Amino acid sequence: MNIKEIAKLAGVSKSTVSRVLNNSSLVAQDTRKKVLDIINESGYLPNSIARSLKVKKTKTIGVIVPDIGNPFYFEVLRGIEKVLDKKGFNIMLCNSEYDEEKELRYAYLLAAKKVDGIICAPCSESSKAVQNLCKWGIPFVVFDIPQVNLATNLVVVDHSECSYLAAKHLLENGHTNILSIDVPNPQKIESKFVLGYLKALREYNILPKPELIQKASPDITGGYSIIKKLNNQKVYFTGVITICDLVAVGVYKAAKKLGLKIPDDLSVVGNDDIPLARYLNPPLTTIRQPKYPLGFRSAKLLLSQIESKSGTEPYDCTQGQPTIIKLGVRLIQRCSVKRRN
Amino acid sequence: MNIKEIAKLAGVSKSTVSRVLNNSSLVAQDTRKKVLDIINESGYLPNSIARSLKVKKTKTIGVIVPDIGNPFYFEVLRGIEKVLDKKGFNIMLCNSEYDEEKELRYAYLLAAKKVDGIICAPCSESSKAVQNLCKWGIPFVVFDIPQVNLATNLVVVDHSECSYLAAKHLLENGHTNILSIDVPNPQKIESKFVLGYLKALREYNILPKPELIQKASPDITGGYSIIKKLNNQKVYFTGVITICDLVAVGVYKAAKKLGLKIPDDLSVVGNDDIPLARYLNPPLTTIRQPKYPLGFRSAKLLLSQIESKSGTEPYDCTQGQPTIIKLGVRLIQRCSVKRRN
DNA sequence: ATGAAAGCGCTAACAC
DNA sequence: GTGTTAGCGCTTTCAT
Repeated sequence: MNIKEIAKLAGVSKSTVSRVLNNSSLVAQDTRKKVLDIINESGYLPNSIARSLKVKKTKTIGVIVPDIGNPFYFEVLRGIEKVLDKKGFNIMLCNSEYDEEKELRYAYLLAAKKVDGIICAPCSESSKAVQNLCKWGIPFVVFDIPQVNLATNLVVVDHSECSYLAAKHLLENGHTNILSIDVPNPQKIESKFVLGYLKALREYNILPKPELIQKASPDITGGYSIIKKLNNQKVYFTGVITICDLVAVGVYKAAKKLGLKIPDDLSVVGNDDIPLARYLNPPLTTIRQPKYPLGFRSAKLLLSQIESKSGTEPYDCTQGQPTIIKLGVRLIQRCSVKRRN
Repeated sequence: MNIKEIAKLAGVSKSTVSRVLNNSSLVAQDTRKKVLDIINESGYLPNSIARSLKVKKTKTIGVIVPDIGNPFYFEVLRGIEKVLDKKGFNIMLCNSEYDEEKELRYAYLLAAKKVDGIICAPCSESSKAVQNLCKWGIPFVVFDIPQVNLATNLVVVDHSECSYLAAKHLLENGHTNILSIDVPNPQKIESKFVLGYLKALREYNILPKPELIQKASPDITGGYSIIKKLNNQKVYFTGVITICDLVAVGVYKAAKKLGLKIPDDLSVVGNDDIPLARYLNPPLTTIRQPKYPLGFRSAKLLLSQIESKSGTEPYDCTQGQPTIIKLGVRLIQRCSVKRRN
């Protein structure tokens, strides 16, 4: 069943049917009714594919995240969904699993499917995928991970501020041997996260120890295994800051296994404030990320970009100043940090 | 940049370019190379929209769930993604928010976008959305919520078994006043969840009390407010079983607020076994749902359905026996249930 | 092994 | 107000 058959049944032309489908005012009341009746009783479904081919708009947005299993991205996704749904956009969700190859493949797929735009949290600071999005001229915004050597529309928090706040809180509570657990990153440069950590140490005149600057995969397993490893190596620390709450959960798990009590034997501050953080045992002290706003603002930004795009031209991401939205974070004190003397 | 321009640059016809794009063997080695070179240096992106219009396949699957914020659906989604990604399908994710209207609207949107199939966890047992999918002849499988009066391909667990197992565990531990928290459902009939609960009570010769059969929205807030309400009404119970772990978290929250200790003052058993259940305080005793398999099997089932579909015909869901896959559940004992004397 | 041409279902000038 | 027509970018017979 297509527009042509409907036209025949209604005794009008394709254009007329198309007009009523698109709520054009250029159609008489009774013709409209006649056509609408036919459409309803025939169970006709417009073919958006054909429409998209013609109008060069798909009303769908691609979203690429490293791990939908992480509540952090969940919350972001909710923010994205909120604004997109209201505007009639669908989301094509892609899970890169922190795999650059997969990320790139998805970017390609989405581009080929002619999504109207892409929201991406890249796995790395110089993502091949976002470089290509730029090249292909498709509107996009990146969130969470700023790209080096590439000025893009961006919505982020300052990761160094997170670790700074977290480390400072521990320092204020008398901890001097603080473990920092970051994600592995392929870049040579120091990550923002350890930069903030270092800054806090400096303010307290504490020399950083290399063995306390660690990296782990950003999930429960990552946190678990790093603590186990360090315990085997007899590395000493009384506090730990983690790149995300999931890693903190892994730390909890390891602590339990090792017979370490939190916060008595080990203080930990997370990063994210996932919904379940407050229900952990003990409730997790953490840095609250504006997760929902991250998604919400990203989507808004993308939409404005799409709307301002001149007709059918590819989007030129190198022209004009990119918009950078930086969102604030704050410390949420719960029960996983204990004062030391 | 399109196939026509590539053809011109390479000095061949559109058909030839199309052939190399589709890895047809009917093209000479050197022509292929020549075309490939042009494609690479021009940064040409095939237009899947146009292709889809022609071949009537989009290589995308729609997924409709009531709440992506619930880790249960997350895990299911991971299972779905696993099999779909391997086959080169994209996922269009839709969040119905337990709203029948929205569910229906999404079904329509997905159908119009000509997704190759749909996986849906309907909000209700007689979803207008799935009835329409049937009518529209698009391949789909429903999971988690069986439809009354409509034989569909299905992958589920037996909800009555969940509540039965949960209630029985409480009964075995000496509890006789057990609260059941189900989701609200518009149907007149008793839900599966309370059926299993009732069955367990019957085996222990305990008469059900209407005030202990409650419904709440399937999230933290739902669990929280129902406990608060019942507390105000001085309803007495020592154990509670919940339709999902998130509700159990809400129960935890209310208990804390009310000064009730779990499990000393109140025993609770959840349902789902979300990843964080074991990290709650106290670790939650719950019924483990095969979440990942639920998604995995649903996707597999859908794919086989799509593959068996005869050419371009719409899918007739009324012909032949629908496949029903029933997955097992089991009790995971942790620390939220205490023996009573 | 390659090209010409028809057509997928729709929209949007343009004519009337 | 309505119809005619020419594509959108691709695949796929059917010739050659």
